[in-house]
Amino acid sequence: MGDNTFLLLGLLKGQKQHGYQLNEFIDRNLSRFITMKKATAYSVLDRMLAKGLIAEEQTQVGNRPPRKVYTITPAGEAHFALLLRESLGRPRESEFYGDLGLIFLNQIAPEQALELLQDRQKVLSANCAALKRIPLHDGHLGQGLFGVDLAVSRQTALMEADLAWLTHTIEELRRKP
Amino acid sequence: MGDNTFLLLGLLKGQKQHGYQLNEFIDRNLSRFITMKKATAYSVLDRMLAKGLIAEEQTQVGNRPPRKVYTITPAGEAHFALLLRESLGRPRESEFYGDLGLIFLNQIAPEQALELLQDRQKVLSANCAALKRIPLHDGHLGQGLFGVDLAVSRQTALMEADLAWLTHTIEELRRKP
DNA sequence: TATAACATGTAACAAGTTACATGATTTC
DNA sequence: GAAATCATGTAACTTGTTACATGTTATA
Repeated sequence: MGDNTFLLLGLLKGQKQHGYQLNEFIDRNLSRFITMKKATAYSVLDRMLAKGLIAEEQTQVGNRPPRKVYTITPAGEAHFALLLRESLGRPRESEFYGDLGLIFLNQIAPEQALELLQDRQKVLSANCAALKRIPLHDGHLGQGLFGVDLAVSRQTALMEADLAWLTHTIEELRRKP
Repeated sequence: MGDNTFLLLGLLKGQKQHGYQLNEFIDRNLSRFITMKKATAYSVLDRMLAKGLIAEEQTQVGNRPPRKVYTITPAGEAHFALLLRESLGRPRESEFYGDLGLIFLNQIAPEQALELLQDRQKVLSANCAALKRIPLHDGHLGQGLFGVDLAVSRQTALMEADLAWLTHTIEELRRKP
């Protein structure tokens, strides 16, 4: 039970919702950050239901496809509280896999390596600029979107550091073979 | 075919090895960064073999358990080169899932949130210090370990930025409710 | 009347983990 | 003779993706 459970639990804690609604919300507000696919959300909801973290209530309007409206249960609340404490209380294990390319940098000709790192630098600085252009949610917290600003500010800080490191490293590599 | 394939391909590019040997090498030199389990390595090797990225050669010493020695094939070399260019040439998609806790920060009492973030700060700065204590491989590049220093320096930079951001954020949160 | 939006799902596949199983050899 | 090391694997499970299938209702 991982990130997706955490996310859905958090959204359902705000208010009961059906699957499509959750997917739409994520799509509209969080798709820049969250990569969960719609089919995944449905199956994660099934599993959460099986584990008693949420409860299901079928509703139908006219002849439309029925909706399954999910409510967080006390067990779900408890689990969410646990996940929240864990998530806030310590940093994530850092992702080294993204650095495999660096680990194998010596397997490629130095000039080509430099070129690639410069490509990376361009993309990274574009991404960084794009992040900074995201408007703040700040005021309207109806859906609990306030925290997104925090996450964006952290990501921005990390990207800037990455860019600075990369720029410095490229210079170093240019200096000595 | 993802990170583990990339890693094993890179190690096999250096020299042919059997599964146990690869696992030992990762355990001794890369376990701080790489989390792949031994059973995973074996099954990834099987898949790589099936895809023709590596070739297998059985050897046996006395009555010992037989070894399967793997060699990278031309197809494997090509695939490795591709992965390397992709990995170096652009930044990884950033990991927002680690920020889910922040996104839901408003779901917890402010004082408790602050306490948790301070715990996180402690762990993070300890991790950061630990990273800096890792000795450089620098000289002996027999196994292609040179790049590890690069990866460590990047991780250090990122962690420091994370710590700085966290420290700043805690201050901000303390100031205004 | 076409198509976008609504609403849910299944089947097949891919990747990884955990726990267990096997048996030889070296070292204490 | 016990324990560590050598060397490989399997079975069951978890999580997630892709591609496909189904049918309704509002809108242009």
